[in-house]
Amino acid sequence: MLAKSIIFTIIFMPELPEVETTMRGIYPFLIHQTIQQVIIREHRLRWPIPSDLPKLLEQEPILSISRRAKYIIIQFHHGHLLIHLGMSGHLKMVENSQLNVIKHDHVDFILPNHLCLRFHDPRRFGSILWTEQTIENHPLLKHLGPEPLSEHFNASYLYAKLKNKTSAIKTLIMNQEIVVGVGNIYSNEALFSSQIHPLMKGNTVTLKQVARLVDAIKQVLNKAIQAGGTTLNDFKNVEGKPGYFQQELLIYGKKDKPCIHCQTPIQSCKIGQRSTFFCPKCQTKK
DNA sequence: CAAGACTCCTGTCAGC
DNA sequence: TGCTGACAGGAGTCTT
Repeated sequence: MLAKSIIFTIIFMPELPEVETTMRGIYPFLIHQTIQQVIIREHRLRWPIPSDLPKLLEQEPILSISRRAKYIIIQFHHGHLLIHLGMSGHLKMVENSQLNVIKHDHVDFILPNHLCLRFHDPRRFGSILWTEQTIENHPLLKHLGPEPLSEHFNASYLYAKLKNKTSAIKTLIMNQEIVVGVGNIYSNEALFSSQIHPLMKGNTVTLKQVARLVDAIKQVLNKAIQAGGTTLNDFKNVEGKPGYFQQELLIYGKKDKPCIHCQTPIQSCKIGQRSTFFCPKCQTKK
């Protein structure tokens, strides 16, 4: 019963590829549709959901759906809805929305034809915000760095950004003001792939290494988005549970397992309060 | 200013 | 079996 009513859902810890895939997944269901009703069951997300959101959105048509960093942006005539999935949030398309409400289904956006976009977030690190500002000037968006898959994110850009930084390179590539969308898991993977030690200071990484790193970041994200596309197809009319789109993680979570290149046991540590995994032999500090 | 610590929250899992 | 505590993580904010 439950499985049949869920048209589209993805369960993950959202990093950029997962948000992109979610955006593509909900797009055809939302574009040019009019919101019939907004049901808020739980206001307490990272920031409280504005209580006048139903009044603002009901009977309003959706003009566009896009993504900036890990925000999904839904545009209306009079403003934008910003949705961030935090780390446990996801969006699902549901039929017959009055049925099958489960724990942590916090918000429903009811659409025509008994369709419903539903926001589910157990840990409530996500957010749903409304703004009438232009999106570029929104305080949460205006300091964001370039999209990692855009041409603005390249070796010379990143090298310049790192030049005066003494923090660990891993912390820096996770800094959304430097480049958006690189979360903990993909930062581990990208550093492993480019053979850079995560503790290397930003200002000691060479241009050559930066070039490798930029390529690795693009590659790991692209691969995940492609896998996400596949997942998307599989998820039509099904209920599912991919873990990171079943993308093979080579380093993350592999403490004490042999490195795939040199068989040295993978080590772990904390950098900036985040779990970090690296091969002490392949990933150089120089 | 930069860097690092702290904070929000709940599901999961190890240990007793 | 049930309880307790540690842990995971995005990113804004606070402290150093």
